[in-house]
Amino acid sequence: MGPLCDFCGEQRSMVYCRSDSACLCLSCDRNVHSANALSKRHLRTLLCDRCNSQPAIVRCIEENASLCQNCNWNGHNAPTAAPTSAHKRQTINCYSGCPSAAELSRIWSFVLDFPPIDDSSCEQGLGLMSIDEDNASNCWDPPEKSNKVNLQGLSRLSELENVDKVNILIGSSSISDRMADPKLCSSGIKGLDIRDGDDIYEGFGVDDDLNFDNYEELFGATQDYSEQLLDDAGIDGLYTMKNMSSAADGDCQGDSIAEAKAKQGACSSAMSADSLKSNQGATSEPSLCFPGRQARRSLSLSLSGLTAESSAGDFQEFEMSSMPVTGEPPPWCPTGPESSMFTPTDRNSAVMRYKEKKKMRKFDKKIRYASRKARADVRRRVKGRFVKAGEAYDYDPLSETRSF
DNA sequence: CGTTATTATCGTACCACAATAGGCA
DNA sequence: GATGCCTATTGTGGTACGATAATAA
Repeated sequence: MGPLCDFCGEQRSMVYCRSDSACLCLSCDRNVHSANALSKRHLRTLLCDRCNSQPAIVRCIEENASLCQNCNWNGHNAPTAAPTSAHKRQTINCYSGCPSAAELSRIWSFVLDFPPIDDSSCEQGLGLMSIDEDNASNCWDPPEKSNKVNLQGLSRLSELENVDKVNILIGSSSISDRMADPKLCSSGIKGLDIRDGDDIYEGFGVDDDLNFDNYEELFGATQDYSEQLLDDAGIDGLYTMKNMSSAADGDCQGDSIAEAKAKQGACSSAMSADSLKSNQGATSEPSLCFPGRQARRSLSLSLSGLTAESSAGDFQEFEMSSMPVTGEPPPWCPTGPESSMFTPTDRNSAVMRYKEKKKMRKFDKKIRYASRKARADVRRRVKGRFVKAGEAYDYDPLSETRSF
């Protein structure tokens, strides 16, 4: 039957909501995400058929399975997966709003058995590709729209081999206009609400055939900020990051504040390479054109965002993968028979895998109890604070508009 | 170049209450 | 050991506000 829905615990979960970090059945997905305007904006996608815990990003045609980044890598890109590396794969689209079963069937045509969903609870239909600053990665438009992809997904494109050519989809104004406008620029692509069905391909100033070969022309930047920032910081920064992790773990708690700041400054660039949008909490905004201070601000990632979960495992992997980049092991790396066990091929694959994982890594807030989140989402507030039921309030989460 | 003022950003306290954990009979 | 009841604790999100950093004058 597969994994059960995190919400009802009865039905088989089919979709994954990144915002809620929850696996949901279609019925609960609809109920939960029709609760208010905010939850309607949550981007969801299919659940990985292999690990049943991560959002799927590609559909392997040969295997008839939806796969997350890791499973896709393990199944197709890993050195041991040579026979399957040529498998034809199709990107999987995200959706927001409250799509009907028919609409889901349309965007995920490869999934044949969508159960009927009760449409009564939600009037808003499918809202494809509404750009969400927290969950915009992995989001593609339907195949019939030439695999349009939002900008925040750009850095991940290079990871997807055998995926159809992907085009850039920008909002209702041309890119040059947006880049020229500091206000629009500073706010990145926030506010570009692109809906399926909108006549968004006309008047963009962006040709349908625009592909990633033209990316640098358009933005004056490389496609992969991770790579760039990694290069800018240099591997020294990475080493410092490793050291910082140790300090953060309490081994160097006697460090002065100045030292800590210096370390943080050194490591922030590397750390933030894949977390440009996630380090600023609710006010974070994707910055496509980092103007001066904004760029540096984006680089400063609070170490508090490094959870034990993300740091321990990742750094282990990083420790191994950093060696081939530098050519010599870092001072903290054990120098013995173990450290010379890796062949260049192994090392390169480890580096690749680390980079893939690093790109995927998110520092989002982890929701431990989806039910509590659902309750908090509909709880009434006064100036952000919860108020007793029955008291006057200034914000009704169930209302489309706020009254201040 | 140093100082001051302004602006931007970050981190966190606050709130109510359902969910959860733990203890006890 | 299983069950039910009671109490204490936890976790959830939007906003305000102080602290800090960056920039401008």
